[in-house]
Amino acid sequence: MPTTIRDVAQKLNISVYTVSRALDGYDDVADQTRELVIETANKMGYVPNRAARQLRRQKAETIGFIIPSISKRFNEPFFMEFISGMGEELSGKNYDLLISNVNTHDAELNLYHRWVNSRKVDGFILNRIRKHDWRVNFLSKSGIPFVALGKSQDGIDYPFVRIEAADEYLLLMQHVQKNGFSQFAFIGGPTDLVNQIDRLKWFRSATKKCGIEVPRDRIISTDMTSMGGYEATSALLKSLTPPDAILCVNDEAAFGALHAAREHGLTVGTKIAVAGFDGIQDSLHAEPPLTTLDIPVADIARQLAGMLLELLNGRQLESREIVIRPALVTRGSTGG
Amino acid sequence: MPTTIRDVAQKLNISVYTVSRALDGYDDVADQTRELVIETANKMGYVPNRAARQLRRQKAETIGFIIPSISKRFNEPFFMEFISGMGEELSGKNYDLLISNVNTHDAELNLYHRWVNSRKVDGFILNRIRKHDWRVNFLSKSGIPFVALGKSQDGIDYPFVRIEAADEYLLLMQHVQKNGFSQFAFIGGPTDLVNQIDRLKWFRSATKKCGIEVPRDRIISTDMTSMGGYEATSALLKSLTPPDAILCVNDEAAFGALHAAREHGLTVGTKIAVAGFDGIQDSLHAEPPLTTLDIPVADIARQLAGMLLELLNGRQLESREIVIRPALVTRGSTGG
DNA sequence: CTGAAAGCGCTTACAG
DNA sequence: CTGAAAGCGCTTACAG
Repeated sequence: MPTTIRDVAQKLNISVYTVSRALDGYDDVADQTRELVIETANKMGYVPNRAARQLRRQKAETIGFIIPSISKRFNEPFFMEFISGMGEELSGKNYDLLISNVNTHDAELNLYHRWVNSRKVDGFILNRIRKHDWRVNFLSKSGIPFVALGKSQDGIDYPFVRIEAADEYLLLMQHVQKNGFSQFAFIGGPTDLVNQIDRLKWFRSATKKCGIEVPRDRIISTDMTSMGGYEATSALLKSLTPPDAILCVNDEAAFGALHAAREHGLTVGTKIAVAGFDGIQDSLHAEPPLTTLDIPVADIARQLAGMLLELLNGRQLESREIVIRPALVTRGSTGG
Repeated sequence: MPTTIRDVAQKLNISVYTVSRALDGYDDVADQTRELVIETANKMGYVPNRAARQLRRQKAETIGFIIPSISKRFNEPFFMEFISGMGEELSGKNYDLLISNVNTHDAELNLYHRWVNSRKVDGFILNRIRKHDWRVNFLSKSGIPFVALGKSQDGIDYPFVRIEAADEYLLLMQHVQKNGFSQFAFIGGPTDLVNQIDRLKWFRSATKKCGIEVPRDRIISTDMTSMGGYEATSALLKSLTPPDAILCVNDEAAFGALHAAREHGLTVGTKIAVAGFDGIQDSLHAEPPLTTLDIPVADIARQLAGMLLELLNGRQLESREIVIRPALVTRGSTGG
């Protein structure tokens, strides 16, 4: 049996109350007593029972993250970097991170419901926000705090981080154009994803500014996996008027695009340009190294976790909206 | 305030006990009553408070996984697939998965200690086992159940999955040899890692059987990241007698090796062969696609989670040792 | 088959 | 500055 607060109290012949207050650092305990308590507790290996504290305080000191069921094969490095960032921030503040993944929409719904109603977690961090997102609506209705990467259009006010890349997208396109490519295509994600909506918007506005025409069938929706990018690119390259510049909604899709282009015997960077978005680590080791709009994924996750903790502790947020701008990283895949 | 068991009981004018027993499916409640209880509870959105149940039952219904601090940048797809597998199995059984990552050894030690002593989790799943592994010793001493991918040599008995690939490594080497490569090198991981020890052993035994000599300086220890593989390969290729067949301890390191080889102007698959280990998804999209020994990572994680749940429920394990054999997947990186 | 009551290990208003 | 006691929301031996 692990040590309880009573064991510590008995050992020192003082009340449980005093031990509790001393360990929590309140100043209504004599300094001498406090030091003695802390020392003894450490020596005895006492750690408060989480369930008991949680039940009493009505707080779980745990944050939930459910990997969206959209991500079929969710081994995408993006999520790993995201989780890494959240985990770092939370464990530094003695909060835990509860993670789960689900394969179906129903299971996802069910899990949110369970975690909320069983008070397993104090708050949620969301990702891959959709234009209309039931998670946002559900959590808001449940009155449980949450933050997200991306703002849904449900008219619900919540703290979020968003990415603003209109200018950088223009830079990217000018760079690709300057290297001699002109027939652009956009390999996107599911059409109701905020990421997709934003990135396609930036793509379109950049084409307009560059005086580029993009036929409708050069804008494709995929599942944002490398396989999706591969298939979309294969299809594009088989058309009568294939593109020579493929901009992808994320790096994963771009990896698939690189693969498909090579398979068609095209030297990437010379005969065709490919670019991604996110700047995940492996983009550097692609062949050729992938041009991308680099966002600090782990850092964004860290900031989101930080915002949520502020919220949970009832502190005023400095800002309920944080804007991140990506950095254009030009590499071999667009001609260097 | 969320619905409690008392709310349900009051609504039906029956005792809390009956509600509790009915929901847990015991047969000391009349069928009619049980059905009524279940229906009402659902309608009211009742989910048992986890903290209360946990405190009473002295179980957390939560499994812990701490990403080893060895993994500097832990965005490795391997972990994502591993987490995915555990998560699937556990959430199907209504268990939760608590995940954390730490950057230093001290923080890791501290986290294990906290989770054990605060009863945050009922058991652990371990990964990246070392020859002598303090986690194995600590958990065993604490009396908390755990399972692992890999067996440490601490003389402690615990259920585990291990990989056996002596035969497959021989097949790999013969395949590479047949394609005209003969100057082998091995890019490994930290020397006390069980993975590294095993894989190097298989490498050595295969070289012996194939009658291949490998000079000492062709066996390199890295941190198993793509950067590590890149640097090791760059160094090897600059030597006076560069190798023409690089076998890597994992796919990540192999990605770096591919990159380095290309940078040296070597056509991989023709001038030099590269192979990995693990068979992560992206190995297919490497350039050229990577030859690898494919292990079903998510499936192994699922099995480990299943073993741990059996253990926690006091059931006898069918087997305390599960052996997995990888499948040799030959692709372009070794000449097809 | 059902109920009233104890207790899991904490935290915290209320007295002193 | 310290103590005795209540209560968070469950589960479960003990009666009936």
